[in-house]
Amino acid sequence: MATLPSVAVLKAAIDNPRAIATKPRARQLHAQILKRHGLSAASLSFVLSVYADLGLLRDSLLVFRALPSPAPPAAWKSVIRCYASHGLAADALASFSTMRALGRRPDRNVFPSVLKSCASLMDVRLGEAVHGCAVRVGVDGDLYTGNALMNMYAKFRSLGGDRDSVRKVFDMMPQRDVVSWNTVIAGNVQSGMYGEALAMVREMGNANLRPDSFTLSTVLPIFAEHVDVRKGKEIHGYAVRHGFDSNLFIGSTLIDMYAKCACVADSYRVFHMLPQRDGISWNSIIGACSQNGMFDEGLKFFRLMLKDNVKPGPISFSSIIPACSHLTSLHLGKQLHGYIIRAGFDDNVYIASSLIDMYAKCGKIEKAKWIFRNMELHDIVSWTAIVMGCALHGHALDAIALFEKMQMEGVKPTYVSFIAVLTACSHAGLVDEAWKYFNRMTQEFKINPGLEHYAAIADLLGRAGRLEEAYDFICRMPSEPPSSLWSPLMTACRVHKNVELAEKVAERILQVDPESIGTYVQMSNIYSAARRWKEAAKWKVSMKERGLRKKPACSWIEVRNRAHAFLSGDTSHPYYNKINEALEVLLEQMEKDGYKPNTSEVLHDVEEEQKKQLLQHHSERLAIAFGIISTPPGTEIRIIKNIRVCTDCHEAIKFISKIVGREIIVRDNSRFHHFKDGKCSCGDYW
DNA sequence: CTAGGGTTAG
Repeated sequence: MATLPSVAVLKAAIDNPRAIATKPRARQLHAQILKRHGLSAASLSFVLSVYADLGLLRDSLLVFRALPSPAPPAAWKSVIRCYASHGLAADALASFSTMRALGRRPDRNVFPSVLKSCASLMDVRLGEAVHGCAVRVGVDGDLYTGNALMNMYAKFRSLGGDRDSVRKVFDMMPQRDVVSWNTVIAGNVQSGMYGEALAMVREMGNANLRPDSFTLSTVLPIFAEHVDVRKGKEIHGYAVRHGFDSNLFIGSTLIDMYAKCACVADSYRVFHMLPQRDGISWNSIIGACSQNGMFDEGLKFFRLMLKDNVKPGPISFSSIIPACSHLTSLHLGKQLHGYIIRAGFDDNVYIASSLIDMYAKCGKIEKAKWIFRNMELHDIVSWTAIVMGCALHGHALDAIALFEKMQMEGVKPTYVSFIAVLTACSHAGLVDEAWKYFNRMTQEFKINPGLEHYAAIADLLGRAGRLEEAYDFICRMPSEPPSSLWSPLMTACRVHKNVELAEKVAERILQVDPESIGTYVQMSNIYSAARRWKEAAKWKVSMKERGLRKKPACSWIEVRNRAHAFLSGDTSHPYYNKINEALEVLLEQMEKDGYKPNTSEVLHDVEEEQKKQLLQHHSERLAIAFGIISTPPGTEIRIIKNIRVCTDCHEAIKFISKIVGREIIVRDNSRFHHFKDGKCSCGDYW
């Protein structure tokens, strides 16, 4: 009779991955052993361990079922490990309990995978029971078992379990290795105990253990969160010195850390240094761009990832969709949405929230609402995204109703979600509602109001014409108000024609931001409107003296998947002649309908006829005229403008919408205006 | 037995 290959020989063959670590080789071995030794428990058990080590679940189970019951402990161990490594925690645990029911004594090799399964199911009671079992069997001093125990208790901590269990296990372990330390450190990071975590990194040196790649990638996110590039760079240096900088895990944490510290250039450097990249490296660099407002660059990396044959996963999409929102690229957003649906990622909350935001920002509020309604679970971010979307489109009552419904469904409002409701109130002139929410935020929810909340209230008071109140409110802020808070009030002063307050506001703005071009322009316009030409001229002159030049307003429109941009008074577009013709025809109609150009707010030093021409060539009108002549009748026209639509254009677009019988959607810096049948969704509320 | 990347912000 042929002899069984010695266990040592076979083990050596297995440990050498080039020799055996393939499915066909395992099958070959399986056949050989069966041929020579038949179906003995020992030989089957050995074959099983080979399959299990290769992670071949199906083959492992086939062999296991061929074993006479009760199977030997080694066979149980193999099956349980194989289940656990496939994420089949429930099956792993079921096997473990069957094994014990059949009177098989578990050895130290089973406990790590069993404990891991308890951890992944977050089954505290079972985990503790298994711990007890390990103690009774006398293997709780085993290194791997101890490490698995600490890992499990660290995961349980998020359920509010015993905070000291990890430490207790750690202290009682007869020996510890790097994994032990890394596990405790990771546990501390997960629980937000950053100080503890870093202290332990230093302490492990005393135990003669050097931090390895696991330690570094665990600890780096701390500096990302604390925005501490100096410490992050130290770790980076350590990684380079130890040759860890080509490690993909370290690479992605470094890219992310630098991005969160606003050092995207360093993120780039790390990314380009990587010897190879996986999906996560790509996601990190895409996220780095997105998070720092470099949306075009983010899209560039996304395309490079596809070119590199790396399949984008859910995280890739949730990082890149915001780029479409900010670039208001509906075309691209829709394409990505299509991909998301085909890949089956549309049930992911992160992706759904970013899609809601994207559609809302691209003018498709109904589509945003549709996505929201069709989500199975709403988290705080998706609620906030839809409330903000409604706010942006002036659907204030919807926004408030949703905000209330959110709380009825047990979701607690946050800092950001209060910005969203307050914005909704602000865009609809709901002063009392806004105060109610502002007070509830501070008193009931103990949220410290930030700049954005102050901005919403100040903007609202200004729009409502309660200018003095707004001024006092801003002055009462606990910190020095930045110019971004004063600017909307300046606009409000112009709209509500309060020259004196405008002067005071201008002074405050120029204190913090002497280069504020907008302030000079607005002041000049405000005085013009009040027919105080001298002062108007004075502001213009002092602007010139400072070498400040007004930046032209810009509007753009997507037609057949291409963006067309128009500057005020721009004649360079290839279709300029046609656009101008269309505008003239429109103007004739508009005036017949009763439109009177309101030239009071601008440029007193030009002829009346010329003023009309200038108004008629404001960027949004050029874009709209282009939209009318280049898209099918009846379809909506969507325009994005980089500053607020002027009062006269607002009036004019109402006429245009009626004359051409089309819905015209204009988004300015702060909100959408839907013009239809001669009316605007904002109800002319400024 | 231990490790990396994500959504909302007038």
